Amino acid sequence: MNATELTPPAPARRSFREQMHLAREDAIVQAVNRLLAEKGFDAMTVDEVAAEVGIAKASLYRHFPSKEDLAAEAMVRALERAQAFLASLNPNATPLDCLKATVRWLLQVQLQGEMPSLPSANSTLRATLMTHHAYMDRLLAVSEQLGGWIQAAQADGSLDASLPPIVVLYTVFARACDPVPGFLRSTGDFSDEQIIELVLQTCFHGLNAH
Amino acid sequence: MNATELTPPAPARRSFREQMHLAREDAIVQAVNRLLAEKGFDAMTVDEVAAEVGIAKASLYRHFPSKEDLAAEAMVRALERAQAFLASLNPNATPLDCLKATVRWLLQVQLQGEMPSLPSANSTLRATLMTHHAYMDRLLAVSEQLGGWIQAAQADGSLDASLPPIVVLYTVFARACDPVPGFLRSTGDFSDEQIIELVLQTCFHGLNAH
DNA sequence: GTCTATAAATAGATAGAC
DNA sequence: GTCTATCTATTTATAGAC
Repeated sequence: MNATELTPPAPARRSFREQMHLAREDAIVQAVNRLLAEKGFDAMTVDEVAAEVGIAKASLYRHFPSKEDLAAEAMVRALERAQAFLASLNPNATPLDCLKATVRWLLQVQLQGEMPSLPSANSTLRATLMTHHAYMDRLLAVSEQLGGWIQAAQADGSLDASLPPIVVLYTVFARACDPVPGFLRSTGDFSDEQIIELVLQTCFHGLNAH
Repeated sequence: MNATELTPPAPARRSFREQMHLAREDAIVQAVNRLLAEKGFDAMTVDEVAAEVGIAKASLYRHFPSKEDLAAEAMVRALERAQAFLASLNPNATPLDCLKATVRWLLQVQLQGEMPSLPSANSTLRATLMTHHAYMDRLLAVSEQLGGWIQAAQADGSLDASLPPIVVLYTVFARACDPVPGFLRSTGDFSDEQIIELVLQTCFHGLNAH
């Protein structure tokens, strides 16, 4: 959400064809996002994506060169959603509150089945991601925003200052693929709101009595 | 580790053929265990398993009826290792210390690349597991052992008593597939021992200052 | 740009000789 | 029981007509 995006250059009206093209790509990425959240990269097939969008597989490959790029684009959108959320936070909130709000948001999106998750093992996928500039840029931006809050929260004494900031950052990120919310939901004993509060509690306060 | 296993019935000497059979099955399960830890169920192929064991794929299918059963057997062995570890703990240790030791052990095994992990999504795999009695029995036994410590630790005031025990149980289990240790290792900034202590810290004390 | 049709490779699983 | 060879289905990806 910067000035450039809010005030596009003069001849901004996109042609009808361009709009259709973007709308279709958006539908594709949404389908990929949902399938990545539901079954993960390895179990997701390109046929499923095409079927869900309602187009032929060959048409899909006109938009994206490979399954890996499809996943990368879904991650870019997810990071953009994250960036939009981070930007929407009250600038006067404490750094700790911003971090808690971020974790709460990650858990919400995950429970809604809209958090794409990629295997950290797959090497060809990692290669695609590492060279995908749009992805790397947004990942860096999100990391730096969170990193700033982490350091500020450690400085103001609200966050454990003995933890290396990178440990805190990864612990926050990991809530996006935490299996605990899903397990708790499958027991049927908790509402989504309760699950989120419980996981938030264990994340920031730990299991110990205090 | 019960008396039945320690004192087998009289004609206990297994035939040479039986021993070879068991040794081969053990080699198979070990290979599956390693591959499940390395790349997960979906990315693991039966061809890879056969190649790693050094036998033909058809021979492998003489031992196990399907890829799902292969994974289930690997999980059984992993649970047996867990049971053996739990049984080895000092009976005089506090419940909280037992839980911490368990988490430490889970992280160690995971960092050694010996913790098989299965997708919670795959439905055919879940069906196989749910009807696999050896698996379900051991899972229940481990859960009950940990559940006992959790309730005791909450009773003696060392564990947060406001958390439902199931939340604590799942939070402990989840350390077996926590991506944070792997991420921290990939930075190259920490030894495995440091990683384990840091994750233990965040697990039991949380991110907050205290 | 979208489609149908099809490659090319790989997956899980089995047949049948030894 | 192990092997080679093969089956059948599925997967990623492309060719080529419209």
